[in-house]
Amino acid sequence: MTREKPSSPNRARISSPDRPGSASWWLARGEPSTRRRRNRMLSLEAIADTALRLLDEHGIEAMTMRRLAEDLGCSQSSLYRHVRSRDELTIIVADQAIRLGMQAPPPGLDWRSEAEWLARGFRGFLLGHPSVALLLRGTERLGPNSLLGVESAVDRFIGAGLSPRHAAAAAGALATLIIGSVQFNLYLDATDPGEQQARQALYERLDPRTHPRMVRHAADIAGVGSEEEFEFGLKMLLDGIAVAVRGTADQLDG
Amino acid sequence: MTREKPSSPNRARISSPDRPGSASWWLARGEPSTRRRRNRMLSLEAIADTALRLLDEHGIEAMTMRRLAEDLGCSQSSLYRHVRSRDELTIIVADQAIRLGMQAPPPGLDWRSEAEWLARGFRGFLLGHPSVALLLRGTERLGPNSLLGVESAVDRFIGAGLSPRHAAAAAGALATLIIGSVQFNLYLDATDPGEQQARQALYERLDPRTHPRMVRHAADIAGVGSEEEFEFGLKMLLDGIAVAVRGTADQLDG
DNA sequence: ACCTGAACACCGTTCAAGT
DNA sequence: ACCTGAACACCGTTCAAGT
Repeated sequence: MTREKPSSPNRARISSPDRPGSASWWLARGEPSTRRRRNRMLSLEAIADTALRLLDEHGIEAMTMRRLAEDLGCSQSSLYRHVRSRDELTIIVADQAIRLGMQAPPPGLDWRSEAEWLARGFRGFLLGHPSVALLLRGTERLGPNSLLGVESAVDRFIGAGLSPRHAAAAAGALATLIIGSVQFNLYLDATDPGEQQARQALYERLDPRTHPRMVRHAADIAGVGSEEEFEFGLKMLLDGIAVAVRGTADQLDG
Repeated sequence: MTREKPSSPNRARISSPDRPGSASWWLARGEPSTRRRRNRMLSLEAIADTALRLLDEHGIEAMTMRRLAEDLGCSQSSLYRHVRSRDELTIIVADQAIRLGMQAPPPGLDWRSEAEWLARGFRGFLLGHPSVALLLRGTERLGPNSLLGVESAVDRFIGAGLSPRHAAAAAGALATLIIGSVQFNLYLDATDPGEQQARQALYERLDPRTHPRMVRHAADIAGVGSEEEFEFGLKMLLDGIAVAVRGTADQLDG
């Protein structure tokens, strides 16, 4: 039995000191000298790059240790000299992907326009790389590339007038909305007209006594795709942050 | 090769008419007569119940067709008389779980208090059942129990003054925040003091030239746990919706 | 010292062969 | 007609045995 012990219920909540993705794990990874091996050619970077390519070209199902070894021309066991497990690799690949998805916004934008620009940009990247979106599970939040994003978001929100704690919370909530919005709509893109029609039919066939709104507004509600849902959520969230920003300003003025 | 074809890139975006979780799939499932078989004792309900129990007691890794068959006292192949694939079963179990996680709010609350009550209640349920949280991938959004939740949320938001489209978008954004907040923090609960300390150390060791905010506010930012992040995000989102509600009211007044 | 073939203990899914 | 044992084609991970 080398897989995860099925006898530990709710293990997701149990924190072991060096669980991949934890702060101590990222801390330990910090020193490249301890993990870089003077190898012939196989490197963690090469593994991560190949994994990302496999992921993009053939979907998340193709990112297996076997295919990875095959594409890299090494044995499966060799991979374990660079990563402790597939889970670890997943986190490293996710962090890499975040670097690719984050583009610097044009200069001169106010905090709100910049947040919108970054949010739409990252969402667009994930839509173009759906398998990457499936990889993001929160374990990459403390990775170097995520932290670059947090730094910039926190800086902007503090600049707008929020406290450091609120700025961090706002950055987290925004990231949750962006990534969640893509993930929870991956298999349900209502921009497909056939799917949208089927969705409307599904709503219309509901019991009008238990679902009066869905039945009456079936066409309206079926017409709300992931794009509209995301844009509305983004507007609501940023409107709320704007309220908080003004509240801070009022407090300072008062 | 009976698994998913690795040769179809980005297949998550390709919609086939009867992909599990799609509107047409849920539509087809609507008629119980076509799927209920006069079986000796094995039923879809029994399978889903057992799956949910396995999930809760032994984690998501334990929800395999083999263990399911073992616990139900049948062969693996028998399971395929009730579900077409493990994917299908996952969606059905997710829909079941949503029913369990949704509790009716106390009567007499205004739209905002009710939204907060429901959001905190569902988040609390997911925190108590982390493996269930991992199951939610959006494919269950069109299931009967999700639709009950959408009906009630849309009804309240329309009652507050939003258009049906906006109400549907608001419900979706809210669900995204709740589920995403739990999922993206499952492995990173900052309420563990050791983890929080390690997080602060991680921030303090960043390069102050590239991460001035993270270094300066390390303690503050490390102190923001998933609870605070969720509560702030919820407040921002509902503040934003409140702005939209007032905007609608102003329009009607003007 | 470094690498890996082969094995171990699992998967989801199918179907020929049973009753 | 209904059910299933056994097989197929995969997994991630380990380690004794090679060089």
